[in-house]
Amino acid sequence: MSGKQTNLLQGTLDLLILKALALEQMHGLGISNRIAQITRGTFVVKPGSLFPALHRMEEAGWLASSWGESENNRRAKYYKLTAAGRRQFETEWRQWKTIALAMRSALDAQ
Amino acid sequence: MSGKQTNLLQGTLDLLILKALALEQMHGLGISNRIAQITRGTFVVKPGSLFPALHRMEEAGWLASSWGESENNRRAKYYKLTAAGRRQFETEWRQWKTIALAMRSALDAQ
DNA sequence: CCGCTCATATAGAATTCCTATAGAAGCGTA
DNA sequence: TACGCTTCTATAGGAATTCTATATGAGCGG
Repeated sequence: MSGKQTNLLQGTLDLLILKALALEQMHGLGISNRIAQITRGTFVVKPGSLFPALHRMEEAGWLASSWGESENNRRAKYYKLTAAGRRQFETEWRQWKTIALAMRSALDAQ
Repeated sequence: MSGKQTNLLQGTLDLLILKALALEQMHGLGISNRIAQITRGTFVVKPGSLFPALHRMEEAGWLASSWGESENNRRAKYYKLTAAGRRQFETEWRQWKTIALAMRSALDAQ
């Protein structure tokens, strides 16, 4: 085992998905793998969390999907960011920075 | 208005309460004010979020309460950390560091 | 006595995530 | 062809936490 895994904080999954898709368009399981990679194994998103989130985000207009073929010759649904999705990514990133700063300030207090 | 406020991320409220009480024992609204102070106004915890959390945490054995009198001559319930509460604080603090590190790693990825 | 503030409390809803399960389709191999 | 394994998507049901809104009581000031 490489590192410790934790559960997601509610609200961070969207940001991680948006980040993954900002790097490259991908299918669902690809996103999951990418999140594990960029968080160095800290977050492991299982299908039961991932797919509802993808559907929700597509519904919100942040993602667009199309069926294609995976690198393993499987039927796979590819997602990419819409313009609104890129804006959402920037917004959530900014919010995360605000939160992280506030938590740091709080936890350093004495 | 000083800074931007955000909603809490689910899971951060406990840690903020534990931190506030690690600094000093306080009554409910005092905790709320202290959280606003140490997060520089970023998090403003309203009674409907605070009191259920306090009850839940006391139920979990992390807090102990006793009725007293506030600095404004009001009947107030004072909370302090139990030994288990101090352990929980350390645990959640460590978890937060792990999460913040993973998020930073993810958001810096390219 | 009336309104304001302080302090606690709860109901009900909304959101998000987790566990568990399912199914279809390709791949390797015997 | 039959079988198991992996890949990929999907959903149901539940658990946990936070938000909005409302309520109550008691002290304080005019």
